[in-house]
Amino acid sequence: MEVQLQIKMNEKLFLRDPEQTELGKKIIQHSIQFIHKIGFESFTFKKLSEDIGTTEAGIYRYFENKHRLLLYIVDWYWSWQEYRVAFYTNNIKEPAVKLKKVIQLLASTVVDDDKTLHVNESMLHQIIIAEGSKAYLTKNVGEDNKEQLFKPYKDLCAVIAGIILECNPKYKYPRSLASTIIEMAHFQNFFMHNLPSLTDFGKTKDELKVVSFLEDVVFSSLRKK
Amino acid sequence: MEVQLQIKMNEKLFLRDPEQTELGKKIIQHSIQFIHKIGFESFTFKKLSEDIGTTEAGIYRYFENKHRLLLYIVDWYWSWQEYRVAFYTNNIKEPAVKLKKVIQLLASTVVDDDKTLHVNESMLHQIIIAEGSKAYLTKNVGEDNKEQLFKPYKDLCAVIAGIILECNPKYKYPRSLASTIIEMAHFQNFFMHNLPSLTDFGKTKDELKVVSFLEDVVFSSLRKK
DNA sequence: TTTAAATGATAGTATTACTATCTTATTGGA
DNA sequence: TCCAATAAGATAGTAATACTATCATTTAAA
Repeated sequence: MEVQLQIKMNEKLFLRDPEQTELGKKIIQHSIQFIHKIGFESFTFKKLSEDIGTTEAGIYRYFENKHRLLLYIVDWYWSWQEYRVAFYTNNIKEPAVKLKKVIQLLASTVVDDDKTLHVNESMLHQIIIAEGSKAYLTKNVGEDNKEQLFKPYKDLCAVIAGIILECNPKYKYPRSLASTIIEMAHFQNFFMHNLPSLTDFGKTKDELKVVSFLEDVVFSSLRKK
Repeated sequence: MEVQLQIKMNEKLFLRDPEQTELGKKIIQHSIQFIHKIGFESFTFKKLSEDIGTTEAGIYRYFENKHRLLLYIVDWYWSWQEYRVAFYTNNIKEPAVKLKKVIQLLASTVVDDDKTLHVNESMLHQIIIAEGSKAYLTKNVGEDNKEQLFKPYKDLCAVIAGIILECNPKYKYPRSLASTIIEMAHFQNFFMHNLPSLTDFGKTKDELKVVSFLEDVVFSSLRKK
């Protein structure tokens, strides 16, 4: 069986839908590689166009500016993670087991599953760790939020908050705990690799320890008192 | 009694010490106001120089580029927070009470205490919430870290990890929990104001609830099992 | 087969992120 | 007090960035 995953993106993210054309797909593919390589600050449409073999104007026909392109990539990532959460927690009865699965999905390195051929999921995961927060840490959050540009993140957060409440219906902070899991799954990974003394995993650099830490925090909080 | 707080900054942060001159102090003061107003992305040395009434070249004599200036401001903030932690937890015997104080210091809005006249601490607090992570979320983290540019953050994290261990010497993740407290004290505040559905405090926008959430997470984790 | 849509090629502009140089204040020490 | 640093001001210049505009050419749908 050959399944192809298609994620429907918010149309406000782009000027021309990159999924619909070869050039569009190339833009996404090469952006991910290029941002991963040089970082979002150094990344420009000029450099990207040279990398792809098109022109700057060509890229501008798809995306207003590089921040919108980042938002596109980030949104794609969170939609994809929500899909993964739905897929891998499906049919699990025990909410605590579901929640463990969620933590594992968010905090461990992704193995590229080839369901979406033009996206390298593992590289994408690393980009989101390092650049993801820049999507919302801007003076434009309010406006962007009105255009629903953070919906995939918020949806994922809501799904996780739901599982948290299944574990303990009386827990008072399901959404904040959910966003804490999401953010820390990424930040602890970033710290572990780049500022190791901010974590307890600097020696081994073992992602499974981030998972253990998060499980410990989460299930201590959810234990009925 | 009049006390003036002076923080010794890493000399690699600047080309000329801004604490030593009027212009230098103006640069810091106006940077904080200006970044707060227009955001770090739109902030340029040109605009800053016009705001101050000096020239672009004048700013470049103090700071290599705007990222170094951000690092200067961020480092100052974390050093100042470490000082506050030391000051306000001094003489507290009970480690749990100390830790509560720490959470409160990090997660509540700062009241400008006028100990440092050229820094508006409340505005600074808000800048660090929105822009602080950008100090390390760069391709240059490794290099910057070698130059000790994240020392104040790491020192504060170590202090908090120490208090965590006082609360429960067997706790396995003191550093990760400390960096989680620090990051979430800021992120939950940012989310509450800008992406409220990622938190449980969107309705009231009450910072004390962030404090309660963090206390709940932290003390659940530290309870001996 | 025609025609609209997408792409390529090229040019141009305002702003950013610097570096360089020269002159004028200021200040602190012999 | 005067000399010599040192800091600041004024101005100029450059390469890169972040776009917008135009026109020709290719491609694909009706």
